Formats: sequence, structure tokens, C-alpha cells
Amino acid sequence: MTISEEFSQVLHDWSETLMRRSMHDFIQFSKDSGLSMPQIRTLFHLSHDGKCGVSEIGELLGVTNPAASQMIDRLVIDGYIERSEDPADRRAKRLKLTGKGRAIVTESIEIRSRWMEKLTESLTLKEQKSIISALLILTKTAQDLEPDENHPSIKFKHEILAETISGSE
Amino acid sequence: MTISEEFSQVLHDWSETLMRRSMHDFIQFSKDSGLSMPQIRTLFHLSHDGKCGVSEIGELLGVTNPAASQMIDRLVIDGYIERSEDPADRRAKRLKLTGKGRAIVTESIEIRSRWMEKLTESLTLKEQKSIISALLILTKTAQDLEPDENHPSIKFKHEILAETISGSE
DNA sequence: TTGTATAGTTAAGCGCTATTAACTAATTAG
DNA sequence: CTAATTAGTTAATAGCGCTTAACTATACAA
Repeated sequence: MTISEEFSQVLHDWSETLMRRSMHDFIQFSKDSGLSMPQIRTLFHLSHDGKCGVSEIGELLGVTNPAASQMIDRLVIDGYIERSEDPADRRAKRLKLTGKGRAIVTESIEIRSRWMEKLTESLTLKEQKSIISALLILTKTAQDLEPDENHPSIKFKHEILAETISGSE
Repeated sequence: MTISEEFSQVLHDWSETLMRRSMHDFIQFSKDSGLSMPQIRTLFHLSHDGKCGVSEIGELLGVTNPAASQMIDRLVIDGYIERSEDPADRRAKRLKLTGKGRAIVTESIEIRSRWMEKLTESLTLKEQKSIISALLILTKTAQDLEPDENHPSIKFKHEILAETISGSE
């Protein structure tokens, strides 16, 4: 087995472990919250990128504008997002998370963080140190492979988290 | 920032990147194949655990038997699985992947592997070597944190839910 | 101004998943 | 041999997401 073959295999195993766990939390969260998959993706997109229009959500999900519009209707009715007219272009709408919307995104992030903290605690400091650089390389390389997607710093989520906790909106 | 805090942060960022990519591939696969989420999970479960009954699928998905039965109907009609009487207990049915079913599971796994191979190619051999041990530690530690998956207990059916997504191997 | 493109909504209709209730049929307990 | 349990299906119903077609309203360009 070459190094590259071994690497692919090890990466695959890890990815499978991580996915299994994350998907579990994700599906459970979907059932508990009553939010559908497209709705959760929409909330995360808004949390990640801030305000945006209806078409952008449609593109994100790979569906038509009417589909996006109707799904957004339900998010608005349920109080997770706010839909207002864009003053710069009155055809367009500006979608924005409400406090309730930010709170549920935060909750979902925290559920997945809990597992990661448990994982962190199970590793010695020495192990943690040795793994950090590996993950940094992996993350950067993976992100460089995606030219389309902007990956604005993930720290943004933590800012939102802090904001929600401090109780603004 | 302590080592542990940095570690959690880095792990979170990597998990985010991996999830984003895997979810995208996963949803795309669902659209391309015309298979719904529960159907894909059912196929993966059958691929992983071999034959099983209708109720087991219901438990796996966390839905009622009628829901499972009807969803399985469509998988049978579309030729992905085979539903036969269990000779040992003629009330029960034995569900089994057909060749077409096995093929589509394999295809889904390969789609996700493709990205990992691209990632592998983007790394030098030296980088690959240094990352392998990190991933091995992570994978083993993460798996040790999970409750026993080989002997699923009904008490933990929510935990089992996630097995689904994972590929069988 | 007129014509076209853009942003989004509304309406009709389809398919899948989900529910509960009512059912068949086979197994098992008393 | 009943009586209860277990495995699964059928039927009626509802919600969500999706599509296309038709629509409103704004923006922009000839």
C-alpha cells in the first residue's frame, strides 16, 4: 500500500466516523426542531452570510424561486427569519435571521460542539498539539479545492453565538 | 487560547468543511438518483447489515411501520430491494438489496471518495505522512466514544439512526 | 417611452413521507 | 383451544417540497 493509498483510506475512515456522528446529530435536530432539511440549510446560510435574497436561497438549494419562496414563507410564519423590502432595489427582499432564528442555529452548533469537546477531552495535550497542524493543513487544502464557495471565516458563527447569548435583537 | 481551545476550534473548522462538502454530495446524489433521504438510509442499512425486516427499518428511521412499509414499496417497485417471506416466521418479510440496489450504494460511496482522492493529490507525500497518524488517533478516539454499534440496543435507537448514512464497507 | 430583464409571489398539481385506524395472518402464551 | 401478541399491509388524510405557468412590480436600456 502506497502512502497515498493509505492516506485516502485513513481519510475515508475518519470522514465516515465524523459524518456518521454529525449526520446523526443533524437528523435528530431536524426532528426535534420540526425544521426540514432545506429550512435548516437556509438558516445556516443566513447565519453564515448574513442578509440575502430569495433567489440566492433558491440557488443554494438548487430549486426554483417559487420553491424557495414558499419554504421561506414557513420560516417567516414560524418566526425564524424576517423578510423585508430591499430599499436599494424594491423588487428584491432582504432575508435576515430573527433572534429566534439565531438561537436555533446556535443550538444546533452547540449540539455538535458537545461531541467535539468530549473528543478533545479524550485526547492528551500532546496528541491535541500533534493533530492541530494536520487539521489546519487539511482544512486549508480542502477549502482551496472549492473555488466557487466563499468560506468566510468560521469565526463568524461564534460571533453570532456570543451575540445571541448576550441577548441582542 | 489554550491548546484544547485551539484544538476544538480547529476540529470544528475542519468538521464544518467536511460536512459542507459531504452534505452537498449527498443531496446532489439524492436529486440525481431520485431517491429520498429515508430511501438512501434504508439502502445503506441493508448494505451494511444484510437482510432485515420492515419493522427494523421503521425503528432505524424512527417512523411507524406503515410509513416504512410504503417507502419500501417504492424501493421494491423501483427494483432496488427484494421483499420475500421469511421461511422461519411467515409473518415477517426479509428485505435484501438487489444488484441494482448494491450498485447504487457503491456509486454513492464512490462519489464521496472522488473528492477525497482530489484532496489526497493536493497534498505532498510528506504532508500525507504527517496527517495519517493524526487521523488514526482521531478516528480511534471518536469510535471509542460511541456506544456499541454492532449490537444495537432498542434503547438507543436514536443513536442507531445515524448508521445509515455511513457507507458500509 | 417602450420593451425587456429581474425579483418575487400566487396557483394548480404531483409525489413522497408521515400519521392514525382498521385490517389480515401467523406466532405464542395460558 | 382460545386469547393475546407480533409482523406487516391497506386506507384515509395531511403536510412539505417541488415543478410549471401565470402574474405583479421594479429596474434598466434602446
